[in-house]
Amino acid sequence: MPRVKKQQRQQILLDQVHEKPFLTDEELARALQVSVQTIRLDRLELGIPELRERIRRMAESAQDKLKSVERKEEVVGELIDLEPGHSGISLMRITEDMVYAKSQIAKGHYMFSQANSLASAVIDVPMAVTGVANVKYKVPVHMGEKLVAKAEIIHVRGNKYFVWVKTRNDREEVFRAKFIMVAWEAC
Amino acid sequence: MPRVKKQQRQQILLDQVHEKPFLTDEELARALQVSVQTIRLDRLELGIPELRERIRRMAESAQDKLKSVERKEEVVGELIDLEPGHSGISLMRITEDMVYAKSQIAKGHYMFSQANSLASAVIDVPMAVTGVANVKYKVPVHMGEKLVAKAEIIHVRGNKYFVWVKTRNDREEVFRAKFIMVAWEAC
DNA sequence: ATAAGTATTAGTACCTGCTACTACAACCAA
DNA sequence: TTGGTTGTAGTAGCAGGTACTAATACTTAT
Repeated sequence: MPRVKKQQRQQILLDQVHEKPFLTDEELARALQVSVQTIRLDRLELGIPELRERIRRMAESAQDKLKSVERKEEVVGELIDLEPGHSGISLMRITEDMVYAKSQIAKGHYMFSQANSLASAVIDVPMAVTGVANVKYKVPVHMGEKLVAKAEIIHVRGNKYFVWVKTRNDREEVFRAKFIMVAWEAC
Repeated sequence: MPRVKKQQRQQILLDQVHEKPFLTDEELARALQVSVQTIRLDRLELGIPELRERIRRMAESAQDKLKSVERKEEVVGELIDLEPGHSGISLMRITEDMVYAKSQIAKGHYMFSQANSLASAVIDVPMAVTGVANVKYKVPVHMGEKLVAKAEIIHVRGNKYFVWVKTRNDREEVFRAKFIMVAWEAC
């Protein structure tokens, strides 16, 4: 890499640090063919923190994000009322990562996931799998909306449970689903 | 916190470091009411690296995990063939975090999500939302299985696209879905 | 009770990756 | 030529350690 003007160098520095945050000043100095002091001055001007600080911040923010992801994986939505074997209510807020970037409309499978995991929660058996789902999306759901899903078992035949789930935002019904859940014997 | 025996102290140390990895030796020493040297000896015995090393490892692993999560969020499954406006094939491997811990059977909404995002990929429009879904789970899917979903547009009426998705593992059909996707005008 | 062994504390030299500062040289532009 | 920008060099000091030596306190076995 040849030596370049200050402005250009600082731009490269920004890029480098953004791409590989684990580089020390010494390594950066070698990469940009300048002295360590120059790198330090550049960092000072650009407000780039030192290596350890960069790593610390990454670790912190990444930890937070991971935690929220883990929470999300478990049960989709928050169970706020449950009468096992009868009915249940779950609440879910549409966050940024659930919508299409362009349209800000929620991806369909989040509503499905909320309804499906609620359905498997209300039927009062140790294990169950989904057999059939009949789903209707009535109106598009946008970022920031709070969805309340209500599930009700309407019929049981043998090991099959017929569950209806209706999901509303604060104004209207946005989604409805009919599931047939199959209770599963431990092998 | 009162002083305790070595064994117990080391157990507490492990817990503390696990819970709050950002504690320095000095802070740990204060918390456990022993000298900094004792903490260092304990860390040595237990193979706990120093603060900076702990943070570095967190940052690294968290970054990797976040990347894989992000990849997962985008499109569920891997698009391996796509004829826009006509058909498409997607592949998904069932991993540990997709199954119920007890039964090792995949949660239904992963198959749904794969099918749904494939369906929205095959219809060749800038934006689309799911209108109706009709889903049948034929056999339970277990951890480690590779699922191949094939989608086909069978009918178009106005801005409504009728898409069938059939999903197989290496032996049989495990899932099938019929979607009505609605093309969405930019507002 | 006393010796042997374990657990703990104290202190020193050294390391990395810096910050903060001073001093000075090189360049380029008016 | 003069002056401002730009780049280098070097020093002192810091955090959070490692690695090591030495000394003290506490237990336990005999």
